Amino acid sequence: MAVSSNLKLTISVPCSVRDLDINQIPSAGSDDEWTTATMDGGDVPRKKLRLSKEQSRLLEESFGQNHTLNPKQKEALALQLKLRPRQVEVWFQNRRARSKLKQTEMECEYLKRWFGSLTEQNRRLQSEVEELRAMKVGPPTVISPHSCEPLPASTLRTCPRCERITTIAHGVDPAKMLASTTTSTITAAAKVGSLPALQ
DNA sequence: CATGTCAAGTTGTTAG
DNA sequence: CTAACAACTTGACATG
Repeated sequence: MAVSSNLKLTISVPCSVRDLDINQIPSAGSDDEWTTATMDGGDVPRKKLRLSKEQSRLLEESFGQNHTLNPKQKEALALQLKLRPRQVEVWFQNRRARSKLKQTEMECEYLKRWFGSLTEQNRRLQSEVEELRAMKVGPPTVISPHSCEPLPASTLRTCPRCERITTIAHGVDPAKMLASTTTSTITAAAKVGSLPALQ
């Protein structure tokens, strides 16, 4: 139901708001029983429905079984709860929004923890690099993935960008090497448990 | 009284 | 085109 914003908005309000039990469906079960009031400082204030414990319990139970309702289910549930189908529909919409928000908050926490652990890991590796530099040892022995033999020092050099030891021989595609390294690093991190478990 | 919660209204998007 | 839905907003009410 889309109402143009430049139109005068109207809402449905019970005929006698004060006397009406707002948790009950209007007597004839029809919106015709409701009078309208303007939103722009209208005469009758909007009343807030508070669901009873039992109504909430049943709605939660239903939501647990299914996060959406087909029109028949909606009708049946509304009848059972003595609410209008629209109210049941709204409750489900809001409930889905709440659970999505909760999920997003959990994911946010997860990413924060992951970031923290990566920062810590990075810090440790940096200090390890510093330690090794301080030792001023000769070039490290690197085992070729192809021959399983130590590579001659002449085939090794330090990458100026990341300052890692790289090979310049054997026609190894650096992009492929990087991709496989990245994937395996993440996989290994997940195995070792440096990635916090979600939930 | 400030703040949080939640039912309900509005509007834009999308699938059928 | 329309119904269903998500995202956003509003306003009533509870609570500390």
